[in-house]
Amino acid sequence: MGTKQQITERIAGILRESKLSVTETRTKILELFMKSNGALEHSDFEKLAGQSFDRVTVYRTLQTFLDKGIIHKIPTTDTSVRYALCKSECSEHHHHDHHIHFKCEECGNTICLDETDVPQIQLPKGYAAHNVEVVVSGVCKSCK
Amino acid sequence: MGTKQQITERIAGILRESKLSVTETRTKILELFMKSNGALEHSDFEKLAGQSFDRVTVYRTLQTFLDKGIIHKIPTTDTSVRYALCKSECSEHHHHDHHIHFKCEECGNTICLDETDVPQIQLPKGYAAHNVEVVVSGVCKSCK
DNA sequence: GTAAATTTGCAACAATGTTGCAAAATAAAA
DNA sequence: TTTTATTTTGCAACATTGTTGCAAATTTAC
Ligand SMILES: [Mn+2]
Ligand SMILES: [Mn+2]
Ligand SMILES: [Zn+2]
Ligand SMILES: [Zn+2]
Repeated sequence: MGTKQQITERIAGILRESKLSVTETRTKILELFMKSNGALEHSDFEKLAGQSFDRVTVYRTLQTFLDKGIIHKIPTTDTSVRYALCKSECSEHHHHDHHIHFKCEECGNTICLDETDVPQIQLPKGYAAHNVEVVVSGVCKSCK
Repeated sequence: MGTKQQITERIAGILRESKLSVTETRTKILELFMKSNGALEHSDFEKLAGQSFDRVTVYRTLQTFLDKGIIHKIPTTDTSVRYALCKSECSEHHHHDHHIHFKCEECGNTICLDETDVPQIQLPKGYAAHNVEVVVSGVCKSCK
């Protein structure tokens, strides 16, 4: 992990690489992602960071991070959207998160299983696949 | 398909099997599912059926259909939720929709690929899988 | 048919998401 | 460092989406 200072430096580096101004809100939000061991949804930021930043700013920050390939979305069957940090291979123009996601029914946590490859899907004739999203639900290691 | 009359009868049958009153709204909503060749989201009902039923009633009807195993949800990365008819094996207590979903980037349609099995996923040690959701996006047969 | 049970529609509200714009913060230039 | 240009933020105002209670209407059971 590193010291608080080192983390802040690393975050600033990520932002600069994406040609984004290094602001307090962006730094805090990235920090939350790094501290969290799972995906975060919009309401988590208000909870985790208290009322320290504006709702609108959070929306805009998440959208910016998505655009720049810093975070990715994880599909859900409720109306929420979950976000998680991308690996470094993602960029403004291409996401390369070829991993699956796991949602624990006990603790509610959603995590990226970076080591687990997305399976090949044999689609019916006539269909072209661009992207495959896999979300497995069940019981996680910690809750077992 | 059958005549309008036959469809209405079939729908009434589905409702009675689930011990639900046969009402106009429920019948219309099931009709929309049957006519549609893809998944529907909440706003579709208001569009497709005009202003013929109340928003609250639609929410409650969809929730009831979910509870009874008449429809299932399909995960998305936006805040919408899509719904599609279950096959007859689903019941109040168990959904058995072991198929994947396809979302076309051209026409926006989401369909159930009933013939395509959900792949086996090899999870890391310690994780127990209860359910696997697969959503493939790309270009569908019609849009190719 | 009537009575009982269920469903609906409305109002009122809560939660979530979007837009425009002036003030503040950050980055670039001098 | 100071000034200027650019970007970001916070707020207000609004739009959309989802929830709850309850009386009226509909459906089912008798
Ligand atoms: Mn991920
Ligand atoms: Mn389906
Ligand atoms: Zn867990
Ligand atoms: Zn298509």
